[in-house]
Amino acid sequence: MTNAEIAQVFARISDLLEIRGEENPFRVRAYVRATAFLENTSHSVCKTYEEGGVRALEELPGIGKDLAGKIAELCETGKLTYLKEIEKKFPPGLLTIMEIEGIGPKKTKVLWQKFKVKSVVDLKKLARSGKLQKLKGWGEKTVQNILKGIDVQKQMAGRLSISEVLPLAEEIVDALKKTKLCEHVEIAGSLRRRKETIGDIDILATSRKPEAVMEVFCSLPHVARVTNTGNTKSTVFLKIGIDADLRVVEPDVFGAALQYFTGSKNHNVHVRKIGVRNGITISEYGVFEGSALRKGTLIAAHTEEEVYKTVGLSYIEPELREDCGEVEAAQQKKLPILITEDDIKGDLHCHSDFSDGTASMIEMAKAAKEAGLKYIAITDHASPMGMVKGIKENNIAQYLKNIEEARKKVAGIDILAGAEVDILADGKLYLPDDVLKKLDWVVVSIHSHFKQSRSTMTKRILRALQNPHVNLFAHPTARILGRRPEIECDMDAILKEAKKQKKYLELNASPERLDLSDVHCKRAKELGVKICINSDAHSVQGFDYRYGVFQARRGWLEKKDVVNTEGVGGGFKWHL
DNA sequence: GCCGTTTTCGGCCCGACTGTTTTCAGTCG
Repeated sequence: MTNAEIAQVFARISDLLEIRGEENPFRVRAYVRATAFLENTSHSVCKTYEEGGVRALEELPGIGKDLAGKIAELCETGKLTYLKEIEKKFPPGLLTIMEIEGIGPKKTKVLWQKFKVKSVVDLKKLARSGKLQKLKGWGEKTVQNILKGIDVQKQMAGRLSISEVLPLAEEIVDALKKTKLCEHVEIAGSLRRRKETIGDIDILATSRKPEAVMEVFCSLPHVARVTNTGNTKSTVFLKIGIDADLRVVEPDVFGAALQYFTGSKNHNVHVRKIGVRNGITISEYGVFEGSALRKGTLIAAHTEEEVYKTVGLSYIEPELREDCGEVEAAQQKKLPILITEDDIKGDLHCHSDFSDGTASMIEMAKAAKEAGLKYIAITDHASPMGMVKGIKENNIAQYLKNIEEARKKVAGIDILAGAEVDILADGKLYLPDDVLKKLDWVVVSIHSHFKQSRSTMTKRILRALQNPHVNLFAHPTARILGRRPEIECDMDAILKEAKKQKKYLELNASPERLDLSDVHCKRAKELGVKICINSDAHSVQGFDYRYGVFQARRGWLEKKDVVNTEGVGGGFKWHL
């Protein structure tokens, strides 16, 4: 079982316990914590169990004797008796109504026990019948909100990709800055942490005229409708399909507020706990000496650095704030120095019109040079699939000749002769070894047979990595965000083989892929596998690494962890 | 249910908002 699957089991248990009215809220929290841990861990806990038994599981954070036993059962049998026992007492669709905004466990319990509601459809009928608002504590407004929540759930099923949201959020920030009404305007929330998908935009500002700022914000051209507006907080629904929140705070507490609203929730919880242990209370209004109830003396609020310093932590980059070890690393002064866009010196995966690109090799090389790159590998497709054009056994000579010509015509940038070769269903490569031998740089990737079983897929990829001519495994999980799921494979085994065979894995910076993911990047780093951040450009505008670098930073990658931060022949060798 | 320079018991992050009340429960981030 994968970590994600086990996480789902624990999430179900925590929700059902809450609906049942579990008398000990901390038991529920224990499951929630374990779920969060599992979702953020790349190393398979079933592997941990295989290697070190229940003992090893108990070493994991938030996993004690009981949960270790449950994980062991799930790994062994794929099922959990405990969950089955609980589920017997509830209708199967009940948890879906808890996903509606404004409905938590308590309301779910009432709806189910008093009104026999078992699904969202039942709930909609009941809410319209007028019976609900007669209940004590459930007024007219509550029922209207439930109906609204059901509609929203329908139309807003998806989050948006960061590449759709960030430019828009930056426009909004610029518009607010232009008013000269604000001292600070910053993006906060998951967007500041650069998550790959975004549910809403959080913006934080300081101003002495909050009403005027709110007015500007609510009348921006991006706004579809204003959900609510006040002096400290306004929410608007944007035309793009998500909410944007603007919060205005006093200039003096900007740092504390930015730290608070950037999250993640788990990160903040962890930082506050350290505070509590030292008699310090941290909130969006600042860091106080003394308990929350008595409102002690303010000791920090201006900057995030100050806030972290009060609890003995060095500054933590927003991308790391997921409570995945960054707090401990900050305590030990062992935080990574994260890679930046400026560190990218070359691109080892891009296409020309020899296959499916839109520009010639010469045009691509010129564009890459203008983008500040020192070298590129032209890696046109070599694939048996529909694509008519591309590298074949019988045109490789022409391909190499074209590259040679580009080298002569474009000075000031090194051009490698590469190819992106399909990994066939059985793990063989589309081009034979004696053709691969002629290339400087061989990229392999999966473009077909995405639905193979986990073991078949893993063997297929391992076999490809074992080919001595291969340099890089590109967009390793083959996902397309929001459209195609990840392939199923044993990423740990793949990373270990890559390490053994001295191959690199790609972080494909194209916003629709962002592949590898943050957790896999982190795991690659742990295992000593170097990552290559490539644009996969198909046009002269395509040399963009922004979102790839964000993802790399979320995966704790430093300059030294990334291959193409070095010059040609610098940190790595190829077959020149 | 987890955890320990408060370690085997007794804690467990903190505050705002909403809708409903007249002092607060539920939900959310």
